[in-house]
Parts: sequence; structure tokens; C-alpha cells
Amino acid sequence: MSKASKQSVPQAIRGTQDIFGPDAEAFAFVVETFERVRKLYRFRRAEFPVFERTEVFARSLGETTDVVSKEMYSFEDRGGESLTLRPEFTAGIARAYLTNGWRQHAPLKLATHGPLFRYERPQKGRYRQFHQIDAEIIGAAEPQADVELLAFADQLLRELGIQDVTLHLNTLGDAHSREVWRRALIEYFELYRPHLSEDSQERLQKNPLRILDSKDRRDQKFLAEAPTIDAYLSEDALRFFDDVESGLKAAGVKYARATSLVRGLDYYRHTAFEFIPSENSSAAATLGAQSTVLGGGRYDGLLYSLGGPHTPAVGWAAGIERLAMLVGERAEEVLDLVVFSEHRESDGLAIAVATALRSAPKPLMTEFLYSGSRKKRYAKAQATGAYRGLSVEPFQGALGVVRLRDLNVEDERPMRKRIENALTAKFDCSETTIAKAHSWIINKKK
RNA sequence: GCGAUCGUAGCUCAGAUGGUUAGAGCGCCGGUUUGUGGUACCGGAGGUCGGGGGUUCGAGACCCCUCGAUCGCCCCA
Repeated sequence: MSKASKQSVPQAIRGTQDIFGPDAEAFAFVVETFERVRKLYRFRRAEFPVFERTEVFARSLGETTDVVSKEMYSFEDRGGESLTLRPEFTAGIARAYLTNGWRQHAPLKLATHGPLFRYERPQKGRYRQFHQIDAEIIGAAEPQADVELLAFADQLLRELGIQDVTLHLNTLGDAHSREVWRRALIEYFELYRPHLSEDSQERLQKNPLRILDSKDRRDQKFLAEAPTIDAYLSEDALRFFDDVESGLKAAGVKYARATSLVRGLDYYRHTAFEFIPSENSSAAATLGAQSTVLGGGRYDGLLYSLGGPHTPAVGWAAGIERLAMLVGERAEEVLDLVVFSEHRESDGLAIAVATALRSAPKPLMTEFLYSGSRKKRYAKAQATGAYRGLSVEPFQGALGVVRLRDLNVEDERPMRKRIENALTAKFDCSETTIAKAHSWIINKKK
């Protein structure tokens, strides 16, 4: 190990993470599972820019929301244009739908994943650069779209093996229902204004719906009597929600009605939902205060607010880090083989052997060791956890000899055959036994 | 933006009440042993104690600032 230079090592940006090892495996497992399940539902893969004009987010999320007013990474580019690193997927996807004329594909089911950026205080399950998987259906006004989207989410969580997470479902009604309800809430909470928490007194101005899921005890005693959306739903809105509920039952998706579930962002209508760990479950403990693992809803108002035609849409997003925490650490796959050269003269043959094994018709997952003293390599080979080891040494009158080493395996037969097939495909070699070890003398390359 | 706890070798951590050249285990490098070689033993490299300022005869330990981590509030996935 060499001495560190005098220069100080740069620190990672606050709230960013370098993910490696079992955590990275869990992350990849979430993405791979998402990719697999999304195809079953025929959501089409799409990629979107990581930054957009600032107005894309400002106009769609609402200027007063926390995300826009204090959490965006915005900057001017060299042309003086205000750009913003995406704090969420939906706005950018809506923009893409409009600018590319994707109405022709409606109803369009899209799936994507990648990094998002929010200037927030990092804590458990929350980062400044974080990652989401995302699914959207644009151009479908039917409640069946909501149902299919939720069935997808539900199946994804099951296939990830995540337990004790339940779907909380609510409706915010159509634009009119929502507005009437909102006014009723303000009127109700105004009565108790002095008794509310400071946060909720402020929410009364900015976002009265959010008072409903306040964690403050002072607020909670007023929540039971607060008006619920159900009393204000228009007939259409009511019928829509009924259809969603019966559709979910038909699809076998379990859910709990959550009348206090609301959405912070302005563009939501009708269906709103979150998958949340059950209280006192280990999943809840794992996630800490960041309980929502997947959330979304219908945003029929969004595309219009971006200057497009009235376009119905539903979607959800889920935090990959949070899902990965629930999945738990995943071990990397166990290696089939580890190959190491015992002498400098056999280094070339060793890499040729490793390559032959990796590119065989039935390839073997192979680690190739090159560091450490010769005598340390056997110990290193053990430590890789590979089932078998192959040492490569010079051999008189031949290119060299490959010897099979017992490492961490019991059933040696299938592996030995595969190794032999891989070797004979690339080399002229003969089997033998040297010092009781099964060996192949490599005569020449084919 | 607000609050709490924390920051000592690559990793996990010891270093009572401030006091001589800052320690252990693991890992890494080398050697002896072994010789289908995973063991055991010996040795070595590696730290301006997150950074800056202050108090003190003297600070890793105390104070202030700053950066970062962790966990809450807010908000959200």
C-alpha cells in the first residue's frame, strides 16, 4: 500500500451515494425485476433527459410546492437558460409526450427509471440524488388504467418478495370535487386554528389537505371530525372510484381505503395511492420515517397546465433505494471458477484458459487472479467463494498444465465436465492426474 | 430551513477525570511452516486523531466555526 499524497481527497457531494457490493446487488435486483414485470404488462421502455427547462417543473408541479420553491437543483447554462435537474419523472414525461406528438400512441404505457435530484436534508431512505422506477399511462381516462397500473405495482412488490406493505387508496375527486372539499377543509380547520400546530397553521394557507396526515398530536384530535372527500364527490367522481375499487377486487389487489391520503402536488385528480409498510412491521422499522415506498395517482390536469390538450393520465413512482432496503442485502452470485497462474511463465496460458472458459458454449463464471504472491493465490482463490479452482503451471514439453483444485464444492462431476468441454474447444489437451489432482496438459491452441 | 447524536489507521472500534514516541482485531505486503497449498507463527507498511480557529505549560479528548455522517421535523419515493 502506497503512501497517500498530500492532497486532500475530494468528498462526495452531500446526499449522494456510492453503492457497491450487496447493496448494489439489491439495487440491481429491483431494477431487473421492474424490467421483467413491466414487460408482462406491456409498459414500453423509454429514456428521458435528466434535465429540462425549469418551467417544465415549475408549471406542472406548482410554484408554491416545496419541491419547486426550495428543493430544485436549478442553474443557468452557458446560454443563460434556466435549467433544472429533474426532481421527479412525471413532468418531463408529460413534456416529452407533448413535444413528440405521442398522442398517436395513446393510450401510451411507459416505464423508465433513473436518478432524480432534490435539495433536501438527507436521512434514512432519502438522498439528494436518488433513484426511482416509474410507470405512466398517458391518454387513458378509464378507471381500468388505474387498476392495471396498480396491479403492476402490486405484482412488482410481490415479485420483489416484499412483505407487509399495503396499498392505501383514496380519491381526490375531479377538479370540482377537490376544490369544494378543499374549501370545506379550510373552513373546518379555521375554527380550531389557534389550537393547531405551527406547521398546520401554515399548511392551512398553502396546502390544507396535508393537515390530514399531520403527525402532530395537537392536530390529530381534530382529524376524526374533519370533512372527508366522500361527501363532496360528484356523481362522476364517485362512479369512477367505484370502478377502480371493483377493478382492484377483480384483479385480486388488496388495498385499504385511506380517506386522509392526499397528494402534495397540484395536478392530482381522482385516484391517489401509496404503498406503505404495515405498522410495527419489520418493513416499517427498516424504512424509518420515510414510509412510502411507492406512490402515485391520476394527474388529468398536468398536460393541460403544460400547454397541451386536456389529456388524462395516471402514474406511479417508487424509490429504488427504499425498495432495495426492503429487499435486503443480496449476495453476489457464487463464482463457478477461479483461475490463477502459479508461475510467471504460465501467465499467458492462464488468461487464455480463463477466456476459453468464459466464452465456451456453456460459459463458466470465472474470476481471474493476478495479484498477490504466488503462494497467496490459493488462499485468495478460496476467498472468492468459487466452487472450483484451476491453477495453471508450466509443464515440460507442453504449453502448460491446468490442475483442478477443490475449493468450496461437493458435487464436482458436472463442473469438471463443463471445464473439460470448454478447454477442449480451444486447446489440444490430454487429461491426467498429477499429485492426485485432476489435470489437463495443454499441448497447443486449436 | 429547524432539532438531536456523531466523525481516531483501508474496515470495525479502544483510547476515565486533558499529560511522555496514539493502540487492537480484520485487511494489505513480506517471511517461516504446509506442499491439493484454506492452518499456525514471525515481521512490515499504513494515522498531521474530518478541516480551521481558540482555551491551556500541555488537547484525539474542552470551547467556537465549518464540512460530512446518522436519525427525526418539514416535504416526499
